[in-house]
Amino acid sequence: MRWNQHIVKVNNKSLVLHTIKQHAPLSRADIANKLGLTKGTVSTLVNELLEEKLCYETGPGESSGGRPPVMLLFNQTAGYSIGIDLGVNYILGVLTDLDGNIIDEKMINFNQLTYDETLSLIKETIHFLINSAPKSHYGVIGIGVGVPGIINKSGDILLAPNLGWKNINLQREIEVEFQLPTIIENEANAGAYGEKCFGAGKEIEDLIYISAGIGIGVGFILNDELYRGGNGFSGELGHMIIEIDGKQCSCGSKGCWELYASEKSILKEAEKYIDGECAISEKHHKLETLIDETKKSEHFVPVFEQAGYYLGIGINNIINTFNPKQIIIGNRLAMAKEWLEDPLKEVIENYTLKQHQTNLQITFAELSIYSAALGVSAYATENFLKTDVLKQQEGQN
Amino acid sequence: MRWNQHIVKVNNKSLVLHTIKQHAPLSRADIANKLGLTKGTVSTLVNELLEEKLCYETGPGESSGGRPPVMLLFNQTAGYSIGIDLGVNYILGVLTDLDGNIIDEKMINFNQLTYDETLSLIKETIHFLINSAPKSHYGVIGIGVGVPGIINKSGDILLAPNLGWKNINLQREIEVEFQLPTIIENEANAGAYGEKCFGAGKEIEDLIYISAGIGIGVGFILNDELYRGGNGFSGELGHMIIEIDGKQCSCGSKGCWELYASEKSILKEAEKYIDGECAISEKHHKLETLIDETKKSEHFVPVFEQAGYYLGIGINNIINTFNPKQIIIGNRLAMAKEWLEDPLKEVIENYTLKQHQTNLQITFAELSIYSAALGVSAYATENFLKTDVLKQQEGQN
DNA sequence: TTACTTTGTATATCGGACTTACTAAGATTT
DNA sequence: AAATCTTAGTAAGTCCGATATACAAAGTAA
Repeated sequence: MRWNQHIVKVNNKSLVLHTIKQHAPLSRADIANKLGLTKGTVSTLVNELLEEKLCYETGPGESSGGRPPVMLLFNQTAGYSIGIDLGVNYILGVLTDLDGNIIDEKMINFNQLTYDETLSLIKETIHFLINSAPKSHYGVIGIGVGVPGIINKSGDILLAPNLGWKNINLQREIEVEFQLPTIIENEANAGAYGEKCFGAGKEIEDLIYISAGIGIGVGFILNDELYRGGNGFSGELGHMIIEIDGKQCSCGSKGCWELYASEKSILKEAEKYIDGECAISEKHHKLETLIDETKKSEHFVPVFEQAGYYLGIGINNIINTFNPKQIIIGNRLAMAKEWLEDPLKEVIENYTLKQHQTNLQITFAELSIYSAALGVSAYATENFLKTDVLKQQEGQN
Repeated sequence: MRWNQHIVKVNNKSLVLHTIKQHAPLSRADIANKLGLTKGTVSTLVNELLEEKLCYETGPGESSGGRPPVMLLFNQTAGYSIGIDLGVNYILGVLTDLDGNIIDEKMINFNQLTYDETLSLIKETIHFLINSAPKSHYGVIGIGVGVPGIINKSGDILLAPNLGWKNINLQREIEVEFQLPTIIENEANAGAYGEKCFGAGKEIEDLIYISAGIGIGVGFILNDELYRGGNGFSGELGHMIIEIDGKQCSCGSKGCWELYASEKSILKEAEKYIDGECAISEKHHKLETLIDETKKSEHFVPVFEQAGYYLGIGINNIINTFNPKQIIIGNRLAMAKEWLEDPLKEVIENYTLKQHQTNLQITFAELSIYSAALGVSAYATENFLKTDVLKQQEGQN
């Protein structure tokens, strides 16, 4: 709201820290140059960051004709962050350093659990990861959880249909247990943030992440920031109508996108293709086995190609709406990239406005199954760095 | 990028000015309270604004038990702004004061003009409005133009299909002629901004404006700011596919929304309804006559109701994507609110995710045909106030 | 009349970026 | 090898704008 010197300092300090984090190794002079601050200002801010152990000096760098610079590095082991990706039938937990490098991870598969059972599995995962964290100045600095559902701004899970959850405050539950700042985020948003920070979307301002799993969710990064809708949730794009009077959806509507282009729809279509010649049957209910099978014989290729086509239809609509620089297709369907990619791109080429196709990249997730977990972990880290800088500041006043 | 006291001052001054603009009449003490600044700081900033003629003191206000306050008012007649809405077959120009009140206006209808002819009509309109501006301290402070097409960040019109324009730098053309800062903006964005500032969308953070005319465009206000896509344009949502393998569109795609729910589609459908009983024929090619006719007899009501249904389908997709607080339907189809509203809202009620329906308002444009013109005019004003405050500041250093 | 409130200004203080001058430590030139 | 030039980083003082404090102005309440 209002502005004063305090805000100036906090922001400049944050700028300096992020510059070190992104462009390390570099000298104080480099920072001053890059940000337009004076050498003196940078010096005092860097010295504070040194005291706070958020960066450290390494040996002298190469001289460029004068006194050699003292190079600075971001101290990514000043603390560790935990990211949990809660899927419909799995929990993936990662422990990362402040730079997002995975230190340890834990994957649990399950089927049809109650809320209490799921919650205790989550807690178990977090306990495991906390115990595996190396000694560090700040220890574990926060927890992020990605959930396939609608989350509001205060961290309540309003609805997670595929989990069967409704109005649950997972954040408080975890914060009470572990006494650590916790962030709950929609899984598609988390994936978008993950790819933005570490994956296919580095240095892109506007990107859109399509989380194609059991359902379809979409995460938006607009102007380098995660977009959230009016009530604090958006991107339930799986229920975009792509065919008037189409198939009946469980959401009450008809012709929803995710009835044509999700994991669910692929498994359903695959059943139709099972005939005498093919020896497999019930186990198609797993996407993984279907993919394995398709790598051996081409029997199910048309199923994937059709899904790719419908994915393209929905993505066309998204491009015409947002005109993003990049579209990233992630979550479980990214495993079938091999057969989805060509039909999908064909649809875009034929249907999408030509103006929107210039400078547009369509890629599959680089982080594979880690997009969401790394995303929430990075989110927790970001939150720590922001509030930490602030706290130090308040302490001095 | 970097932060310093200068930025602090500029921003605080801008905050004070906007507070006066919005909440006038109010005292220095009120401003200090509202913004959290000290009385002293507000005093100096207000005194500068007084010197710059951007606000002025009026008589004493009512005492609340102590010394009576000196009330401040925004000086909306310190200058005037021009907004031009360029349609496919009309030009609407408005001259407004700094508060967006219309002082004078000019409407020109035409049919199928070349670019040069259109340009000279635009210039004529602007000349007329400049001449009709009252004497003021700053005079005419800027020009805004809304165009039905794709605009990039530097004001080039990349494509305006319904005008038949391509790669045109209208901004330079106007700036050279009038020596005034000029802004070119997409017509749907302009409408969104207009409704946000003066119409149905006041004090709403996230709103979406549907410009339903010959085609369909969409403007987004997200977090109180106009959203623009990666290449500087977005919202060509008329070409969202709502029916797979649907009608062939001139854009090369099939099943595009605007084939089902635009002015064009309504006029086409209406032709089918012309039979022996009905005495009208060719003149249906004007939406206005069709509406007049429908007010008399119910003959064409089903045509509008069908369009309302399809409008609803597309709007459903938009809501599921953005979860906005408000949807505003504007441009020419807003004239047919009477018959569109019910079928449209029925679709939303039946199809849209329930979570997204809470706190959602769907309304028709309050400013009727003025949305876009007022929007760009306000945009030009906003631009002036920002740069003016900056300039004054730089002058002092 | 006296005490109390609220508005707005004046003055001094404080914090943080900026300016300028300096030291440090190497490269380049003579 | 000595002198000069370059670049990195520090130190002291200045400047600017918000803040804190005191106070004058102009009313109300008792």
